[in-house]
Amino acid sequence: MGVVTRTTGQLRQELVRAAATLLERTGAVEAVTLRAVAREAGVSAPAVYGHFADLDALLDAVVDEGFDALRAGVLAAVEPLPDPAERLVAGCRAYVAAGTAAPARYRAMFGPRRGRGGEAFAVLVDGVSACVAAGRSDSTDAAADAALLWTALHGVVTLHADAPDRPDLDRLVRTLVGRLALVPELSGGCA
Amino acid sequence: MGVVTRTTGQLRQELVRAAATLLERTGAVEAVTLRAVAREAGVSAPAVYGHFADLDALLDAVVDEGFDALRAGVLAAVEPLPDPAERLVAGCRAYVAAGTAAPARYRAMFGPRRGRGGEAFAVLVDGVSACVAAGRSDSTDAAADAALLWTALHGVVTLHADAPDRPDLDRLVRTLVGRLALVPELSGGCA
DNA sequence: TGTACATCAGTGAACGCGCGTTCACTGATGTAC
DNA sequence: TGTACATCAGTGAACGCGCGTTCACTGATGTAC
Repeated sequence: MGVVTRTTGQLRQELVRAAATLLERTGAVEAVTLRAVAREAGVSAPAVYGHFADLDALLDAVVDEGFDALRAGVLAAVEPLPDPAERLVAGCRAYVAAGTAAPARYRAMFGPRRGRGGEAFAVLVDGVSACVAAGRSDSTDAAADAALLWTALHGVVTLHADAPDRPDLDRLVRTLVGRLALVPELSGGCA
Repeated sequence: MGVVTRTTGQLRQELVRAAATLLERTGAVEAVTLRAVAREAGVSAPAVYGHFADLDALLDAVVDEGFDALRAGVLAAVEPLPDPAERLVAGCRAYVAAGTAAPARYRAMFGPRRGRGGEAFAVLVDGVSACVAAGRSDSTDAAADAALLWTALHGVVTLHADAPDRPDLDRLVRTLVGRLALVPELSGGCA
């Protein structure tokens, strides 16, 4: 139509949201089409080209927004907590929560089409290091143990996100943090 | 042509192999098309219907073959070893090896389109239980700790399979087994 | 051994469809006088 | 205030393409006599 009033940049944002919706609905980034996104946004297909070079650029925007949401979620969860061990657990839980909230987007973020995964890892290393500095973790290699933990968290999201029998993820994450970041008080026993 | 001699069932097997090849080449099950599989197998598209009801059935066969390979790989790695802790580590390494050998197929096996994932888990529970029985693991809940371990192994495969900087997975797996299945001798220190 | 025939796996042409992308266009908005 | 005009975001028609699936066919293989 061209009859609907829209402030500048509004359609762009709406297209990203539509693409994210479709991504979750189809479950795979490869199944999202430009025409379907336009349809979902209530706009003609060529209208997309006013805001994105092509479908790939639009999907990149979706992925990038995913990283923003992940970062924001973790920071918000960690921010009010003073205790480093609590911060680490809360951050990991937020990571998993962000991932499972949009599993297909998460997969697109960390699948073959890589993104800004390094950010998340750096935050995690800091979290483990803080625990070590406070004498709450027995880790002697914060980076290595953070890598273990990240790997396990990734497993939690990708294995349990679409599972019907979603187990108690908070408990799961707590134990993983305890055993992989070597925080005895969380490990649930360690002889 | 129809001029090439082929023993019964040979094309079927060739189609599954072609589909698996294309699956790894494209990286996602959604990007594999029936026509492309037929092309890869050197056969016309309708020839597929002689062996599979549709593309979905063909892809199911690929996934099923993946589960067979996974099972066989783990059993072969475990079979010659008597020590339960060694068996557990070797089995987990074989699991990761099978996954990273065909990452896209692995993703298809454990993605939204679920398969026979329970098998793998059952084998893992047995492995942990055997360690507990032999006094090699401190686990008080073999099923729960096997779940932790499986989740982490899944993370290893899906996070590191396509990564360019593939770290030392054998070492990684060893540590994960030690810390998650609570096998002290493998944990690399646990205060 | 030679001939007629049934079987059946695979072919090639054709169909309708949704895709990404292009193009000239339209019509609402904001500015200049 | 009213009129003419430039701007520009979005439209609808059209393109060529690869897709899944159907259909009547072909030609090699194996059997019966």
